Amino acid sequence: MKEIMIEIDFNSDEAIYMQLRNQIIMGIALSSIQDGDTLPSVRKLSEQIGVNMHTVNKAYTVLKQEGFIQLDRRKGAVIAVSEDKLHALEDMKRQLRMVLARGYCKNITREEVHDLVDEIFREYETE
Amino acid sequence: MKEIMIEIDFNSDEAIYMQLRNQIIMGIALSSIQDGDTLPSVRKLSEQIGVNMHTVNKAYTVLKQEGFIQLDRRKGAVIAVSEDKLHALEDMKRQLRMVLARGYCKNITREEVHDLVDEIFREYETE
DNA sequence: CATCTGTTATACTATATGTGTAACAAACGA
DNA sequence: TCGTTTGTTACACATATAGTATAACAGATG
Repeated sequence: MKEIMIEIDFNSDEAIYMQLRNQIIMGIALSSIQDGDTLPSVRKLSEQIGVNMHTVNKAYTVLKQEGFIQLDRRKGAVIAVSEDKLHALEDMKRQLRMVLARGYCKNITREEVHDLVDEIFREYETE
Repeated sequence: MKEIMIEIDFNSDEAIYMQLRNQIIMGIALSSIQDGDTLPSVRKLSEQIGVNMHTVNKAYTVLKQEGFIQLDRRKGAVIAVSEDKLHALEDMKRQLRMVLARGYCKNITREEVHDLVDEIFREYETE
């Protein structure tokens, strides 16, 4: 049972179940959680971070719907990243289009974006 | 008075004022709206797209806060992109970190991200 | 002076978010 | 077999956000 580091900011404007979803995805990317690992049960995790059971359940449901985990009554929540790469690429392009538009208005160059991408990929790859 | 193309999806899970904000930013990036241009008044635009005045006002207020427009009682809403590039870079990195994490889990490579970035930049530059 | 601007205020509805409690069937462990 | 844990579902309730509706105000415009 790996201890999962979750930090909830209760003053954030971002919904708690969304913070949960994002931090778990970030955990997978940073390899602190790996394929086949199990997440804590909804009741355990809810107790650990001090929120309601339903809030954690909502995060898990979203993660399942987005293809990052599988829910099993026997084993609990298991990391299982589905490889629908085409869909993932479309998703990313849609999100990138908005992020880059904001930056382009502020005169951020193509090269600067590439540098940022490289920096972030190094965070995920060096482990 | 330039006609601004705004398409609101009332079935979207994204808030109307956020769709408005995003499409206006996209309009600036695609050069269909330029620095110094004026946006329609909150009442005009609200009537044009069939939403309440306050909803448009909220979008304009966010755009002002984020440094894309200035609000003037005389001239209305004027496109005026502030050049706080450092802040914009930090913002972009924070957003990219999440977008790329999702992609990295789905085995999207660094090179594929670079290609997407180039594609999108071409959309903004070729005009 | 009539009109348009952003701005502010109040009131109302609907939806989203989060909590609390409870129950269920399937599976597990002893 | 029996108690426990699992995800899952169902209500009920509180709060915050989003959106609408109507109204009024001061500053600027023509």
